[in-house]
Order: sequence, then structure tokens, then C-alpha cells
Amino acid sequence: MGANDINGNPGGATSGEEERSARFPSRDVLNRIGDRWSIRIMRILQERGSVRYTELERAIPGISRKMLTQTLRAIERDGMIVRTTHAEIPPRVDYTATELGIASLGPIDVLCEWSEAYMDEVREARRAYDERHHGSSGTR
Amino acid sequence: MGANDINGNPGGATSGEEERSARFPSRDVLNRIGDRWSIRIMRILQERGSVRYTELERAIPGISRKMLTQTLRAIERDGMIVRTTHAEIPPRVDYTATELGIASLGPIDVLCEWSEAYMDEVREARRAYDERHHGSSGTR
DNA sequence: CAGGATCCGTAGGGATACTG
DNA sequence: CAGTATCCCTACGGATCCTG
Repeated sequence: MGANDINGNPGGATSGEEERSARFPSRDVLNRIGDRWSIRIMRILQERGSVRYTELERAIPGISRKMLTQTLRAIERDGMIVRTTHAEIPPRVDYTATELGIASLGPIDVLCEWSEAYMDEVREARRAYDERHHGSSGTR
Repeated sequence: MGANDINGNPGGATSGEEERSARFPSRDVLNRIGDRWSIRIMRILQERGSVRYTELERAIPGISRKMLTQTLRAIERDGMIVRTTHAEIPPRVDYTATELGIASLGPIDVLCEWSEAYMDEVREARRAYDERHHGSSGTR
């Protein structure tokens, strides 16, 4: 038995998260934006209202159960969503976006729209850069 | 065996980056927001105009040279900054934000302002969550 | 059904020594 | 001065098996 598995990630808060954000206030919120799944989950909750666990799993191809649960816990902890368990058999759990969660998508959409608008410009810059530096990887 | 260091990160583009972004268009831009240093660098360039390498290093406490260089290369490749080398001795390199780079800070500021505005609400949500779940880590 | 626990590979990132 | 190369440790994230 690998008694020394220090992996404590299921806790939700990655160790030292809040400590680092002391230097740059909005860091921990930015982190949620950076990770692959938070936004996708929030968007689905925004569209469909109340969504079950398995429904989310099917709606997001490529996500693992671990990541789904972990991300859900994290954004629940941040007050972005609410988790409701119905004591039935089989069990049923619904996730719903809070007011705060919905509101957070506003500024995020602004950012996404900007990046889509300037995407071409960025891609062109990359192409040019790659070519300038004995263009290896880029050509596609 | 030291020969097998597969770390190829100095390339700038992390392997598979553009591949993943096929699923979610603005992903790669979001990634720049997610990482710890890009925004800080861009802010400094925005404020001071033209900045040298060491000046950046001193202006951003806690950053390693590896990360500084790597981040600079990445945002240069994206067309956010321009790198100018002066062939002198000792060598001198200046970094300057482009129009595109400055523009990108707009939507980002929107997001940062939002997150600072709702920070308290988020912190409170976290506190409540931690307490609800036999509150261990949070109290500080 | 909705997860928790565990195992493991790999990318991210710091420290430092070296170079043009 | 402005990086590059190397070493190493950790966190992230997927796959899988188990449980209430």
C-alpha cells in the first residue's frame, strides 16, 4: 500500500491558494477562469437551470468524474452554484447556479467575446513569430 | 539517468495547446489569463512603457527567471508585446506592449474589478462552506 | 445514481549554474 | 545584462475500482 500518497486534492482548495492571493487580490477568482471546466459547467447551468450530475457528465465530453466532482465542489464553495440532494433511491443530486454565479458570467463573456474578436490577429501574430524563429511547429 | 529530461517547455507553446482550443475557441486566450504572471507583466508594461528584463524581474517579486522568460516569449508570440534587442555591451533588451496587448487589458480589467467587488461575498461563501463541512482548513 | 479513494503519468514551475 | 540548460519536486488530471 502506497502509504505515502500526499495527494490531498479532493479537498477543493489547493494548498496555499489563499496565501498566494494575498499578493494579487483577484488571483483566486482568476484561477477559476483559467481551469478547463469551471466556465463550461457554469454555462450549462445557466442555460438549463437545474442539472443532475450524470447530465453534466454527458454534456461535457472529455471530463473525468474526478474533475467534474472536484470542480463542482470548488465552485460550490465559492458560492457560484448550489448543490441539492434528494434523499431518494436511486439518489438524485441537482446543481443550480446562484445569482452570484450567473453574475460572474457577465465579465467572463466580455472577455470571451474580445478574444474571439481578436483571435485572427493573435493567430497571425503567432504564425509570424513561428516563421521568424526558424518556423518549426506552427504550420497547420 | 539525467539524459531523459523530457521537459520541452521552453518552446513556448505547451504541447497540445492549440489542439485543445478547437473545442472551446477562446481557450488559449483564457489560459494566458489563468497563469500567474502574464497579467502582471502586461500591467507593468502598460504603466511604464518600455521595460528591461532585469527591471521586470525586480518589479515582480517571486517570479523565477524561467517563468519570466517563458511568459515573455508566450505573450510576444501572441503579439501582445514587442521585444527589442540593442546590440550593445552590456546587452540591453526592452519589452513594450503593443496596441493589441494594451487593448487586451480592457476586458481583463472588467473581470478583475468584478472579482474585487464580489470578493467579500465569495470569501463569506467559502467560510460558510468550510464550516458546514466540519470546517477544517479555512479559519484564518 | 452520485460520488469517494487510490494509483499513476505527465506538465508546470522553482533554484541554480552556466553562457554570449 | 539577458538569458539558456539542467535538476528536481509537486500539483494536476485521467483511469479505475469501490461504496452509500
